[in-house]
Amino acid sequence: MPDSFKGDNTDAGDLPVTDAFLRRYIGYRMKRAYVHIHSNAQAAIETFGLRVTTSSALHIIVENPNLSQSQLSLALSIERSRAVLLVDELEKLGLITRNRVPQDRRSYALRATPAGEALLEKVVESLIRHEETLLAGLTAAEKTQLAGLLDKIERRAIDARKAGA
Amino acid sequence: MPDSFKGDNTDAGDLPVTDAFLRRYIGYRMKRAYVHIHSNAQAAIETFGLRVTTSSALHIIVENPNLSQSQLSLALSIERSRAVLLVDELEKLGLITRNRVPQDRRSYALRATPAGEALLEKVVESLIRHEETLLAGLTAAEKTQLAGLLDKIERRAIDARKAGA
DNA sequence: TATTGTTATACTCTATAACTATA
DNA sequence: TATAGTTATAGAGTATAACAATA
Repeated sequence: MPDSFKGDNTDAGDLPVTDAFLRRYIGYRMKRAYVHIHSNAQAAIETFGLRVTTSSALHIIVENPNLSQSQLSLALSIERSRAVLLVDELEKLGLITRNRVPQDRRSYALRATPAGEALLEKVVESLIRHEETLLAGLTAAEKTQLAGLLDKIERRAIDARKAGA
Repeated sequence: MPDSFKGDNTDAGDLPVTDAFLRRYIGYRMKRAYVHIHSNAQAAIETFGLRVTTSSALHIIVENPNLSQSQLSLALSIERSRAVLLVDELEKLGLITRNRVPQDRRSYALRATPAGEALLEKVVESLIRHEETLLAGLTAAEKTQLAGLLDKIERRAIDARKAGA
């Protein structure tokens, strides 16, 4: 525990409340930044009747035509049971289709419909614009730096988990 | 939509599934990095019978003795109704106490017990060690940079919301 | 036996509204 | 009337286990 402890402040009534202890963790700062990034993206996406999660699934399906639900789960690091619901939703919206695979009748080949591809185009445009606005305080170099640092954290975490397992 | 579209891949069967479309968003990369940071912190904290959220509340309460539940909510950017449950949990564990305030009998003054302060010391130590390990791939300069960029994003988002409201 | 998709359950976090007791 | 705390409810995300169909 740091020795910057305040004494027993019996009258903290309306003193400003600080979070310096928590600011020592990068994770805390990332959570606080991410909350804003997420709600910013959510706002952009819900204009089109989707949420961040369903939009992400649509991104992956458009990019990887004929992938299976298991592959979708892996790509998004979600459970297969969760993928079922996301695919259900996108299918009901007419944005993707589930297609039986003759070679392996257990799995589906997921494909976006023309409507799905068209909608994704609009979503992408809106998302990029929204993120550019939100991150307008960062230079291009800073954004590249940030992306690189985040990737490095993710890669190292994955490697560490593999080594541990 | 980028023109890097793949053709109709009728046999995507076991091709690697990519997420390049999503990697264009800093938010996506941040989410992926944060998932690991969060579970790393969770693992450190649950050794002591807490979760990330309750641990955060304990941090704030130890740092700001006699704060109210409303102040706690503000500090953590959570709803007051959520703070009730976190405080309930910490109180049941004997880590903090709710104390009536004579000047305003509506509110409580939250204070950590000696047990709460002692436990937080151990939690902090473990959290710092865990985060250092997870972020061992980053130099000290990179960590400082990352923290600064995250703060900048948060501050700008808050300012933008204020300006918009 | 193992895998794909599915259903069901439970837990956490979030968001909202309504209520009480105080002010 | 406004605020502090509380209760209740609903939605979203996550984690887990079990099951049917297929491999």
